[in-house]
Amino acid sequence: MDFKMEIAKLLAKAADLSLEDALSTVEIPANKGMGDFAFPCFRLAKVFRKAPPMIAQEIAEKFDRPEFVENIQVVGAYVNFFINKGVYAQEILSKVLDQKENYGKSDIGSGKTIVIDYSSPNIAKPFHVGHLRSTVIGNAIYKIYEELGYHCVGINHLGDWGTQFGKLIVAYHNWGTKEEVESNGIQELMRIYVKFHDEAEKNPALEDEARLWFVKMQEGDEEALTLWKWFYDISIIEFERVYDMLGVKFDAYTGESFYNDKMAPVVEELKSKNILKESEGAMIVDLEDKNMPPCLIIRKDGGTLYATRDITAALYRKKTYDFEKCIYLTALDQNLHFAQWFEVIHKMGYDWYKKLTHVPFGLVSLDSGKLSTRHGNVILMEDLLNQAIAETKRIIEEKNPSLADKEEVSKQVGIGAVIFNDLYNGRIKDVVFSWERMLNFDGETGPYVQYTHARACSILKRAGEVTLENIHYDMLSDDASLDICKLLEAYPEKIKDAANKMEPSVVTRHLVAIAQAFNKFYHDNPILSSEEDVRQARLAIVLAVKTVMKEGLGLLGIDAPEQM
RNA sequence: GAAUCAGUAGCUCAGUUGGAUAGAGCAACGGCCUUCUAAGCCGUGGGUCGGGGGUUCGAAUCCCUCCUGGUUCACCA
Repeated sequence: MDFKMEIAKLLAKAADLSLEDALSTVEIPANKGMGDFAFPCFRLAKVFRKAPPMIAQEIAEKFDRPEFVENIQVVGAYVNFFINKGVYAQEILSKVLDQKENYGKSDIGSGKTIVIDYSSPNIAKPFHVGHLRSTVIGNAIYKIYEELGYHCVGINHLGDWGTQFGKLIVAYHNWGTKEEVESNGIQELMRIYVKFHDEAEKNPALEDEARLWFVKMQEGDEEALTLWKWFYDISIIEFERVYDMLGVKFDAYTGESFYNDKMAPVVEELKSKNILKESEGAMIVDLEDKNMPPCLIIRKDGGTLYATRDITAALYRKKTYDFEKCIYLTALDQNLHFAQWFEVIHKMGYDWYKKLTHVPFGLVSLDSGKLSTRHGNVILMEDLLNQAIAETKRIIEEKNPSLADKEEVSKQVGIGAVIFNDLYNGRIKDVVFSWERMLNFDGETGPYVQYTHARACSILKRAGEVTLENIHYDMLSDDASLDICKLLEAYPEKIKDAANKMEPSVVTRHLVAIAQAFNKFYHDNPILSSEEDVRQARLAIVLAVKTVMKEGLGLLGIDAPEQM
């Protein structure tokens, strides 16, 4: 039963309103003392030509009170409804316990495909904290859409093509050795890349040489491509180590190089559709009518650009996946870039340009300034994760030294903390990386939610078999129990909300709210030592909370250990 | 200069399809472990919701305007 809907129906009758109006006006009061649902009557004043409190009074009198509504109070212009707690608890909890891990799932997306482009680091550069956001937000959005029945395609659009590989080849020829690269991997590639930039300042001819090597790559030169493939493979091995730790997977690793041979026809299409024009030696799509700077398609030296590859990739993805939506998770500073090339797709006459969605997030920086691989101002992802794991281990040694699976749990909690931290605030917020915040496991954090889940597991383990028949839900009349039920009821809506907004923090915050309510409940109510019918009813709450929290953490890509 | 995002407690942020006294966490201070995991719970202090106008019965939320900060603005991605 949908309580809000039921109340809205009866209100519509009592106040002679349309169901939509009634439904949109019914609200959940901020304060428990004001009931479980409320109906403000201000808006009806004009229609009824009466003072709102009088209208409230009349509606309350005419309202045909169903059994589940225990009490109705009129406070000023509000009609406040108090729900029978037992009926409410039964309705919500039995639903959760019946559907188990399927609670919150939906089929609204069935038959529809969502393409999500996320993570997308540059080859031959270390994976650092700057790549975390796109990776974990993308992963969470993937899982959230999947929960709603969508078919998702996760694409890692690797930065694996471009002049920087020409630079790397030149650098390798001048200052690199096979042995060093093989033993130190990306670190060594990074070292010679930085060296290249230092040297190029003194000797600009190196830049030309690098561009030449990139042209060779484009033309299929064997030596160039062999080196490129080698750098690529080394990078992927390191990236996958990080992805493994984060528990992130992709359906395709089609990076920029994948589109190398697919761009020419697209450029031809732009030409034939008369939207490509020459300007200052380059080929552009003019966007003055959209109040935007032009979108560069071909450089004056004939090279392709970021936008060229993105347009080509979009066409390819549309053809390959026929997506309902194609989501790009990148930093906010790329806003203009996406706005521009989405518009190019529009100008090409494809109305599915509306299905392209840039989902931006705020800038990550360090307290020592902007992230810069070249200047060494970075925190490597692996270092961060290892620190978080080490800190978790330290805490376990302190608080629960007899824990069985210390290594595994340290990983789950440490990495969970890092992911959770990133998914807790709205995407758009800029973040200044802070070790202190990252390694604080108190309060609204991943470990807090995981800990709450572990507590619930612990009780269930001690309780033995939990029978789900003939539960006396009317035993759950305390505020804490009711709060939990309200949060559990709202959970499926939160997932939809998170999907609509493409904002995992909606789920993250809801899980914290559930954890807070549960911890209060746990503190206030003895469970195992209670009388049989109370015990059983409370165990039902524990089981419901445990189930939802585990599933919810899973949506965020976070493990839920049973002990910690 | 233009575009864009942001501005809510000391700090980090929720709340922004308009609704009742603006909420959390961190930090500070004070309580609670012979009882189901204290990574917890309870309490105290802390606010011109950037400023000013406006719309409205009612504005952190909508409109206008100004201020501050971030980012982007032609051959990097």
